Amino acid sequence: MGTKERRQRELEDRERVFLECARDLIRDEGLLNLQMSRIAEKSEYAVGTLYKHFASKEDLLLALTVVDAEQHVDLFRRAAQWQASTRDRMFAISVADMIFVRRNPEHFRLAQYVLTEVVWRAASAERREDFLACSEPIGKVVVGIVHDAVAAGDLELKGLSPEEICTGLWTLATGTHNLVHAEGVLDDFNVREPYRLMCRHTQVMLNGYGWLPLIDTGDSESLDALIQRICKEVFDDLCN
Amino acid sequence: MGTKERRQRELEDRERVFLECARDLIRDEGLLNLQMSRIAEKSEYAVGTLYKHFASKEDLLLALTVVDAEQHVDLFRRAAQWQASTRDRMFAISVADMIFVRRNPEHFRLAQYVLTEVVWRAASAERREDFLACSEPIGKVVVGIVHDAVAAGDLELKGLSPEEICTGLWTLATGTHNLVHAEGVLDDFNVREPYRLMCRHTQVMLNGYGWLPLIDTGDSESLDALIQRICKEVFDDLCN
DNA sequence: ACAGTTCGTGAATAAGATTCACAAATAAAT
DNA sequence: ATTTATTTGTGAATCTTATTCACGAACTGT
Repeated sequence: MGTKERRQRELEDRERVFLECARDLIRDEGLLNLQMSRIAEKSEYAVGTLYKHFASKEDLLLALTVVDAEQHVDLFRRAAQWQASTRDRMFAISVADMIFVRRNPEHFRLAQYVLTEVVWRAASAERREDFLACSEPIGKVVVGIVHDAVAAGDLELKGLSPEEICTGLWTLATGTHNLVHAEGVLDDFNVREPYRLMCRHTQVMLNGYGWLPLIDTGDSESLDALIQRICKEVFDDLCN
Repeated sequence: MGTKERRQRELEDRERVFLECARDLIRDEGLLNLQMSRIAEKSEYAVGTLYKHFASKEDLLLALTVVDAEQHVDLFRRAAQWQASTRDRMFAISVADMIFVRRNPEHFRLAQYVLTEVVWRAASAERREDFLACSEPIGKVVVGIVHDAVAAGDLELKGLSPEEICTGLWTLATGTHNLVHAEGVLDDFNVREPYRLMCRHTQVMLNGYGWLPLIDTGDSESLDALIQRICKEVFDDLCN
């Protein structure tokens, strides 16, 4: 009797509907104006039903973030599995991030809010674990590349752990996402293409680590060529 | 007739009282549980009076951030004015950040929340300008060091603007603050002293830029010695 | 002492998130 | 097929807080 399974499936479908409606509302009216009652209205369910799925508004927002994170992990996996030098594979992670942002321009705005203490604490413990669990592979994948690099002799750890090396690149990315969403800040600084700049900084950092083969960080044509190549070879279906 | 001036002063004093009470409440009960009525109660004024000073709760939080930011700028200025090589001065900025965090452990948790679209938009336009105005010198000071470095022949821009170079170091700092406040993330990564790690990454990045004199990023004793020296020579009154 | 003005107050209002008693739908038992 | 039990969905009512604003108190200048 598959009736239980069907119920389960219907439940998941409905959850997806709720999340999509929420996403649409955020896109159209802003995170600031998101109301639980409007989500219920738009999805044609009662408010109570919405609360059967999400412990609180914040819980729903975190759930939304989890959906994105799954896609994010997927892009990182592809970058890591690319057949190329360890340095290029690590760089491909930055490109993956850039592509992810292009496809989910609102993600980090949401994530920034959701990872705030206030919101994070207001989500359910279960959902928080979901998030951590689905983000974990991101770290794993990137640390894996560092290990490969050490094994291949492309990189010396110099007293740092692979995780610590990753942290440097990670903060570069996180920081960029932050600044991009901080009103007016980057404009004042005349930064036109923040993610391209992030890529350049990633290369600077990789050089700083002594990650072989070293490149000329001033050669922006090669940089663009490499980005293009990664788009073609790794993310062909995702680049226009 | 200094009566107008006295009023003005009393007003400012009261504002300071409100902000201090708010800070205490946040420290003791968490940002999540901060209530305007509690701030009024604690400061022994009426809620209405509180609203004479702050357009909204978010506005008050931003005001709190502004107070911190003033201190932050001050530390950066001291780092920039230090009589040392351009590279060491730039590195001293990271140390300034580290010291700032030690003295204001809650600042970036608050800032992270406040700079969120939702909260930022809910603060008054005036306060937002205050914030931008008082943060501006931070950028100025750091860009100044880059200019000095170029003038001194310690650094080649290689097609980047001084602002863009600063952005790299800035994202490193911002990203670090973020990760520090993201629950559980750094623990899983086994990062014990995130700000010391940030310093190491700053040095890696400076090497990556080719900022002279290059150093051996693996030599953590020299790193600690330099940090100590900066504490002594620049921030003597602030380091225990 | 008096009229005019500014300031502080906190009860009243408003906006929304969240709950929960009940109704409808479904499943199980006879 | 009918009855009983269980699960699910509902939305009006509740609760929590931020925010307002009509009023009286305090102050200013005459």
